Amino acid sequence: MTATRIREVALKHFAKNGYEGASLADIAAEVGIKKQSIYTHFKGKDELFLDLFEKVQAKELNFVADYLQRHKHRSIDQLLYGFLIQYIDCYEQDDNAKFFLRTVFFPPSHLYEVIVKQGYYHLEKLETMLIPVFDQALADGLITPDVSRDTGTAAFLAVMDGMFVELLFGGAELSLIRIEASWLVYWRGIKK
Amino acid sequence: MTATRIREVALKHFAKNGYEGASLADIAAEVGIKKQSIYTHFKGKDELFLDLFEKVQAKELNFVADYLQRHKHRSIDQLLYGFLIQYIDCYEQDDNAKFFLRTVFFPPSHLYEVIVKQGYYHLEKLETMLIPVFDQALADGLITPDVSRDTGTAAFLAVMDGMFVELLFGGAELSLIRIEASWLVYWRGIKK
DNA sequence: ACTATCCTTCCGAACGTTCGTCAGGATGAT
DNA sequence: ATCATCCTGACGAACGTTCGGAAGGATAGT
Repeated sequence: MTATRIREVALKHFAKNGYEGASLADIAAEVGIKKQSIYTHFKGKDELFLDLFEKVQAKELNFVADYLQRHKHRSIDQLLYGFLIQYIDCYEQDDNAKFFLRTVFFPPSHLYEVIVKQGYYHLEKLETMLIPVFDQALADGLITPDVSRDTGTAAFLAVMDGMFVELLFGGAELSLIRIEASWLVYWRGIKK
Repeated sequence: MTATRIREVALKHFAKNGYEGASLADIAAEVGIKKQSIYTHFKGKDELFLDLFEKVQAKELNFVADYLQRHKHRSIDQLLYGFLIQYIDCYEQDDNAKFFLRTVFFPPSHLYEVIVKQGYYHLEKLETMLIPVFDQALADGLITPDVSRDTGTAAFLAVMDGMFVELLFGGAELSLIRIEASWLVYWRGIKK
């Protein structure tokens, strides 16, 4: 299917060069077609971009949900730390996270409203998934009551953001060092 | 001076729309001149962009250095927490941080090498300035010896990154909430 | 089996617009 | 008279987009 090929290549280009920096001509060239042919599969640049954004966001949320479901038996420290590590491993290879973060942080101005709205939805979903984990850990007495579930969740999301930044900027190796440090301090900060 | 006016406006446009998304015509229009007149003051778009990048980076480093110098008498917790808070206040008014972060995380491809190199230099400088703070605090017995100076520094830089992300995405209000949470956990994690 | 029809996919050519850039001239202050 | 500054005008290149038509496969009618 040519449409999926276009999607693959476009994701790469959008992740690397952003919306304005990516050109349909370049994308088409790498697919092996002319840029006009893209219009057979998509109404235009915006539709292609938003189609990708939608799919990638769903993928990101699924990744988190799947992980939490698969490892829900783990203790909270193993669960959260493992999550960070797995994220680094998983998102070194493909451009999903890079595209998503770039789009959410710096959306093309004419799509600002749509994307920021989705960004908040994303954040909300993440919180919704994480809060029960902290509730459970608090109930089990694994983390200190001095840190509320909301505080623990917010701080963990901040740790995640720090990891994203390092992934974007320094790559997987540097991220790992930074995450080790962040996690050590974070866990000391919330454990009983 | 027109050159500084151009710089001001260009900074705003680059921060908001990125290198590719910002056009010299728009910048000139807001300054109140024609786009060709920019060439009286700058060789071209790249020179303008890199000139800004250079100045902004110096400003960012000066901000940190100044703050640490001015408040070196403070205890480490007041010093670091105050730094985070001040950054949020400062960030709102000008586009320096936004431009800098956007450029460092997602540089225009044809300037990739220059900018990434400067990015690493920036990180290195930040570490160099923070490590003595942790050394002192360790010597004073204010933070636990279980967290090395390198770990404490790395984790604090991660807290900063988390703050940047939130500043970019959610604005100052959300950042404040996130920072409160991050700092509470962080300080619990490193204090004696 | 043959033909006519339709649909999908792709491309050549061109559209209008915007981009960054360059050359040359007008203006005004020193 | 020199100089800096800003202008008009124009340049080629790239952008996203549209249109018309060519090629091929599948389908239906005879």
